[in-house]
Amino acid sequence: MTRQGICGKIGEMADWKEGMPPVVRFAPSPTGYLHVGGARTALFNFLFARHHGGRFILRIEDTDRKRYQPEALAEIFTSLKWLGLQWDEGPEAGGDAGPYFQSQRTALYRRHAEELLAAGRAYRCFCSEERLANLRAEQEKAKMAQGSGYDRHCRSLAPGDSEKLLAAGKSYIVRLKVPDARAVAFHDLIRGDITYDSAQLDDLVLLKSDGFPTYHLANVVDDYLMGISHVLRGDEWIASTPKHILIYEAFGWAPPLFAHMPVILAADGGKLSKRRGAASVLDYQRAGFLPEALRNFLALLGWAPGGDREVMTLEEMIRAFTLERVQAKAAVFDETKLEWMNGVYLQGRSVESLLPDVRAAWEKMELPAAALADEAFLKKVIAMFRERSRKVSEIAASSLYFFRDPQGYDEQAGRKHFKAEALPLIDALLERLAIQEPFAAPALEALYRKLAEERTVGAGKLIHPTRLAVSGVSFGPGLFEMLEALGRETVLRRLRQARGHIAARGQDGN
RNA sequence: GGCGCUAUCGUCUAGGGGUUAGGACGGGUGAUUCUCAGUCACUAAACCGGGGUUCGAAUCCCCGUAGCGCUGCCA
Repeated sequence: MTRQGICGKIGEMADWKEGMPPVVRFAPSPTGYLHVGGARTALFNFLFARHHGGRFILRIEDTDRKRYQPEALAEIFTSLKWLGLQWDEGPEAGGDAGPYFQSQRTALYRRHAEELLAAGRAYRCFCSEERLANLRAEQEKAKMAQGSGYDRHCRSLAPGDSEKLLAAGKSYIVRLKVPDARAVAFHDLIRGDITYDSAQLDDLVLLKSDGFPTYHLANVVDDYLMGISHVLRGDEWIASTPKHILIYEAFGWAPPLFAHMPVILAADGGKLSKRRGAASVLDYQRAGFLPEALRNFLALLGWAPGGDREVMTLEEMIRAFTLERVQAKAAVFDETKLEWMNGVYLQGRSVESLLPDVRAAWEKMELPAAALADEAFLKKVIAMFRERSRKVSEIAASSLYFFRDPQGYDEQAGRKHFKAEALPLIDALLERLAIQEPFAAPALEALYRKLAEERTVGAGKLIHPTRLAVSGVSFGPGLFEMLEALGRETVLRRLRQARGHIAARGQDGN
């Protein structure tokens, strides 16, 4: 099946030679938020470029005017920067190969389409959308074994007829003349050689009737003009690659090297989406994840450095990254493991670095106005909760009782620790805590231990009710550091309140 | 339907003609502690199926099956 005419020698297609600094690009379409799959593709491009000392270009593929969303652009930039994936060339960064928005390069694509037209490698197609829709419907009905797609109706149009229609101002598109049954092969750096029969490919559209190029044309022209050496993209593009090879061939250009990244799946094995597993990078930020954790986790989806290393710095990832170690298999996004990894990074973060994010989370929680005024206090609280949290948002959510009295008591814990027998103990605590000096963790612990001994009860009989009284829940930081941070006044107030709660419950016969 | 890609514990993966098939998350058990988290120790858990090649296959080849992708004037 491989005969003459095959495009280049497999594996030796590109001008790029081993050792040259590669040029790669991430080319998102601004049609919505940046999802984690796209972010992972960007990450791999970034790691690859950095590992080999090459350049990482960001290019915006905004050729679909119907689906264009202006807000998407800012979201893409913000997401990439948040993850620490700064591009060397592209919007905001500049560069010699710009502009980096395809919508600003339309003249370029048109010129190249004209070139193909003049060379007889492409033709104008005047078929209406209705005709094409009918054609598709018929093919669907007939369940054609093969050869589905455009029927090449306009390919055989006499030059004179074509000129006439053009002169008459009839709207048209430009299609590539795909050669008849011929092997079109390329080498995928991750999957090996892949061969398609050109008979499977229809005469794809290069230029749309609105004058904008299709992805296929724009992507090939730009990759060539921007000197892209390696195209690292999602594996949904595998089936389009032979089309791109044919376009390169029509131009007489050497195609770049290709590597198709495996997709990221939701936990149920389906496609990742808003509904199934957030999907948007910024949603993960909002959910309390750290960028370095998400980045590290994403890197391990489809790539493994070998050995047992998992938690790695960006620099370590750059050093270890190679395409040979990228997996061809789709990977499921396991949010539980992400949480674990986030927890690991959270422990490594300084309280100072966490403060802005946690404060922002607290600010959304309707606390008393003055509650967040004391920065030193905020840091103390963060320090107490950091080690028992996995997400930034968890720190904020579980520490609310440091800013306002508990709004009730955990029911199950109440049954266990707020028994009538606790009353005399609380009374004793109230008495001693009122005069305890200093009101500091070690001294407080001594006080509790001593009282427990005097009353011949386990320290837990004192500790658990106190914890529930001051926090409303049965878990949290060490009790004594908590009491110290809360301060005498607050502790006494909450203990009294809990005492009243227990007494009242007792009267109800509970 | 056609074409293509993929297939190791539940999940992410290492390995790759001869291994007790390794690690991580999650699960289970125990220890520690005022709770939770953590930490430590232990533990259950996998080579999709069938043929072939071979002294030997999870590993190489073929077929099947399943999942996914493409089959647009979307990207």
